[in-house]
Amino acid sequence: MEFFDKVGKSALGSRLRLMTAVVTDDAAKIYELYGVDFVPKWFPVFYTLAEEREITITEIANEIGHSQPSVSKIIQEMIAAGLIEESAKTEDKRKNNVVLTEKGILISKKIKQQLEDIDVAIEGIIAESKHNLWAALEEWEFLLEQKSLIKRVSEQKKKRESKDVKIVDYKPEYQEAFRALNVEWISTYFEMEEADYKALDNPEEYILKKGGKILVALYENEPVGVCALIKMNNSEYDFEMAKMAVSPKAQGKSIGWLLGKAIAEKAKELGAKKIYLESNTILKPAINLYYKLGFEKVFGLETPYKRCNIQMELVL
Amino acid sequence: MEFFDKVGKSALGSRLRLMTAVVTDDAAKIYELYGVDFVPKWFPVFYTLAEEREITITEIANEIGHSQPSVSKIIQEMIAAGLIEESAKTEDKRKNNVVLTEKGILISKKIKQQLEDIDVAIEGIIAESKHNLWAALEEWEFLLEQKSLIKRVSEQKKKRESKDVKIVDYKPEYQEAFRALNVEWISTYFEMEEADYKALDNPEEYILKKGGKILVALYENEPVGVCALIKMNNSEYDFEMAKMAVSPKAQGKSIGWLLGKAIAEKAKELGAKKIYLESNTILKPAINLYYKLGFEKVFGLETPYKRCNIQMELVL
DNA sequence: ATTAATTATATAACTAGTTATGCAAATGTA
DNA sequence: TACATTTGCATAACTAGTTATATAATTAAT
Repeated sequence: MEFFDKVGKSALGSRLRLMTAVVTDDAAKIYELYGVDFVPKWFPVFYTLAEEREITITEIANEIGHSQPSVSKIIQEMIAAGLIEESAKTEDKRKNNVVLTEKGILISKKIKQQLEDIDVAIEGIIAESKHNLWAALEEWEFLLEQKSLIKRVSEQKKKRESKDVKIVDYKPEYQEAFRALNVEWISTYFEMEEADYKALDNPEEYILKKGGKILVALYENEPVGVCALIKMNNSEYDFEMAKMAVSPKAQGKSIGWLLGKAIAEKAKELGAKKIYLESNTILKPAINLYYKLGFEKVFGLETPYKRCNIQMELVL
Repeated sequence: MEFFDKVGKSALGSRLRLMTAVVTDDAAKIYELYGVDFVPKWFPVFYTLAEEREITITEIANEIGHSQPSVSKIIQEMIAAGLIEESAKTEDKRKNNVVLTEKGILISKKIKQQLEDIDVAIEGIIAESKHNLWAALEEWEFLLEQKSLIKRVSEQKKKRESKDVKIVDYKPEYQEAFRALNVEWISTYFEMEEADYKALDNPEEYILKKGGKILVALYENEPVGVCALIKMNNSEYDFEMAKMAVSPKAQGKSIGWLLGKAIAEKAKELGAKKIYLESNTILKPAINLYYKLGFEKVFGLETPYKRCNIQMELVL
């Protein structure tokens, strides 16, 4: 299939589907070849029954990796075909235990040789090929169990996008974004306070002129995240990290992390030994981020903000 | 999936189906993650259109390995979603050429980054694993194209069963089978003749006592094939191979081949240089077998049989 | 120039699975 | 002991494909 060479690995699903169709189509013909009156889709259920003697529908479904309704339907078909029967002698009346009939046992014997032939044929293909499909499927089952494809793709997305994020110094043109991004989250969770308006309306005067810093995260040249380093007086800390905000539209790009790291770096450059922050525990993702950045809880400082119920510090 | 360890390679179809489901389920989530309003099953069609600019439904189906009705339905859905449109400017009015709309082109650009991320994620899994699933699928596509699974299984069946066939010397207890197997095919295609009755009713006298041989093929201890080596007098040949018959129930076990080989071997043992046979060209499988055994056409000998329209010899 | 065969597509009916849901039996809990 | 929750199964409705078939347009053949 030339198509797959062009399209790349993202068509893996399609490629698998086609191979599945090729293999299962031939499976039907194989039963015919051996003169067995049997439908391929019955096989996993039938095999389990032949092994286990007596088992419930839900147990079968779990064993073979089908949904319960799928097994339910297959069981009904096989009962109609006379291969299995309900065994009734269970106490739990919800359960529908099934066993092979005489005819079923006969077919299971008849089928044995066929399965061996198929096994040999497939082993033959594996021997002819450089890459072992059977072993590869086993490995993939394990690896995707460990970490699903969607998880892996989303990690790759994050990694790539965070490369496209630039952290730059504040410029007057970013004042609007600095204000809007902060107002957005503050007014969602709390109420805007006096101290907020001062800093957000006039960052030059209230933050920069006092010796603080503001960093802006740009994605595709748009400001999508901001964070300030505010000079503290009469305190064991030189700076407070505050007014961190990331646009919800730009989530999943590790922008908070990148801003936090950059702010800590900047504080170090400015000679700080420790930085301080205030937050609220209802902001769970934020608190998580602070822990990841290395902040730890502290107690007892005074704060002008009502919304503060947790205080943290980062030793640089 | 423990099930697959127990059940063996014959469950390859089931295993493939499960892996396909795992991968395609995540594919849907991936489109969601990237905020693209897109159904995974559209992808192969969409990709082809994005590459080829303008192409008919049947061409797409062939390219991506789907059936034409499948593509037909997908096209309809994508038209409804506004991603593609009919391009009308074809002369052949049967054809329904389709192209991407503006919106489609936009999405194709949007999707590009996503495909790259998936590619990287899958490459990551491949790098983590010892057995390359992608490469294995490619190899299997090639190998099954060369020789299908059903062909391989049927060859294995034949091989195994021919091992269970024993070629033994004639004993009086096989007279009935010798007669019945021959009467079956002769009376199906021709009419029994005088010479047939003589040899079949009294093989001891008409074949063995005159220095001929009869071999019997046993499968599960039942006589399922017979073949005679008849002494010829006043001829360049020492023996004629005749009365070869195989039960239709025992077909596909190479019994004709095994009998023919054994008869030739026996003739050699008896000092013959060439053996001769008579047949009729309407018996195509038989003629094919004779060629495979090394017989070649000859002309001009006299024969007592009306049904003979081809004569052959094998140089030993 | 007809007629027959082929081609391109659409539609219907089927297949082998899925998820969602409802019901009855069994189990847990106050 | 009564009520809520959980479990096991069946059924309905859906999905992503298939094969079979009908129809119209085109091409080939007499």
